[in-house]
Amino acid sequence: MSASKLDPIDRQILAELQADGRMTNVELAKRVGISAPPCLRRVRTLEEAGYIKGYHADVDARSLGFEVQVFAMVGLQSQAESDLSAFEDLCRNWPLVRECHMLNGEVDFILKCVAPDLSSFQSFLTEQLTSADNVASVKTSLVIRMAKDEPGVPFDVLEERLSKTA
Amino acid sequence: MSASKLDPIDRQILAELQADGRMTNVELAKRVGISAPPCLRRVRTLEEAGYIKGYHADVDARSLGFEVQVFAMVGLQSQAESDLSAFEDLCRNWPLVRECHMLNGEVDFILKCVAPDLSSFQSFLTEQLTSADNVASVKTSLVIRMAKDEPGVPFDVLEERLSKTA
DNA sequence: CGCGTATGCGAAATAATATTGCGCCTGCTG
DNA sequence: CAGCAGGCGCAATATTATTTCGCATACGCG
Repeated sequence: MSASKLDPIDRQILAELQADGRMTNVELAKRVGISAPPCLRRVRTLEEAGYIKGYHADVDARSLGFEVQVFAMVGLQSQAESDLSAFEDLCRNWPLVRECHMLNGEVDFILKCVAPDLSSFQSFLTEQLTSADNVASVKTSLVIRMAKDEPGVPFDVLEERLSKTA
Repeated sequence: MSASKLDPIDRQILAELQADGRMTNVELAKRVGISAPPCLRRVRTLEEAGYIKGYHADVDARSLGFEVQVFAMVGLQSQAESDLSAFEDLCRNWPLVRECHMLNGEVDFILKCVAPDLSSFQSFLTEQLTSADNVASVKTSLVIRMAKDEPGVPFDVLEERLSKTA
């Protein structure tokens, strides 16, 4: 389950599909320098091995009326494992919460949330999040603007790293 | 440029492609209840109108040796627009920084970073981020575990909203 | 060395999908 | 109620995906 199991062609496939997930297999094969059938086999293998977890269209939230994005820092009263996972379950069921990460340090969780407008976020915040069981403190920050948003892996860093090892 | 320009079929297309960006057009057409050609036309239109910004394979960072994910809260000395965008340019050029959001409140920016291991993140932190021009303070939090990670738009919320308006 | 064996490639054939062209229906609008 | 615009589906064609096969290379082992 490590990058070392992959050859340069596999890594290039991952990089290309990360950049354009709808690329046709023939185009992909052309770019990585092999013919279509083995290319498709490699893609399937990468999918099955879990290197590729899925494919998603990147939908513009703002166009759809989700004008507001907020980060929420959440502290809990109890950090017992059962309480942590109870909170995580809550997050999974809140559609406005898109990401939930458990952190070290003072804050227990950071949530990335979206909402149509401020008032609907406010009501989520007060009626759901702050008043949820075991939640001790919530600090929120509105996203003013998004300067960079490139989910995924920096393949240039990866290649650099591997070339040093070799 | 609003959700109201879209009919229910368009929104369902967006939802389906957000869930599975590699779905074939015939499968998509079947799901949304129209035939393939108009379905494809709608997808193209949605792409050109910017509702769909792109397609990406979701690559598993951990499998590729990026074990560490960190949120960094950055405060700057000057919040003049030129200084803000200078910092954003820096972030865009740092491959370990995957997201950079400008916030309201005390902290100016939040960065989502990845790294192969703690020590390489530490060297990035000390040699690049903390020592960058105009950076006043950096507080970092390691991600212990990721409970939810569903980038995109909650279409169930959207539909609920639209049904109330109608 | 020399022989299986495994792995991965590519060519060719076939199946599925994407894409184009076109005529039909529907709902306005004058 | 004719004419027009928009959107659909059908049918034909072009691309692409997928399977099947045979060949080459590399490796382990007698």
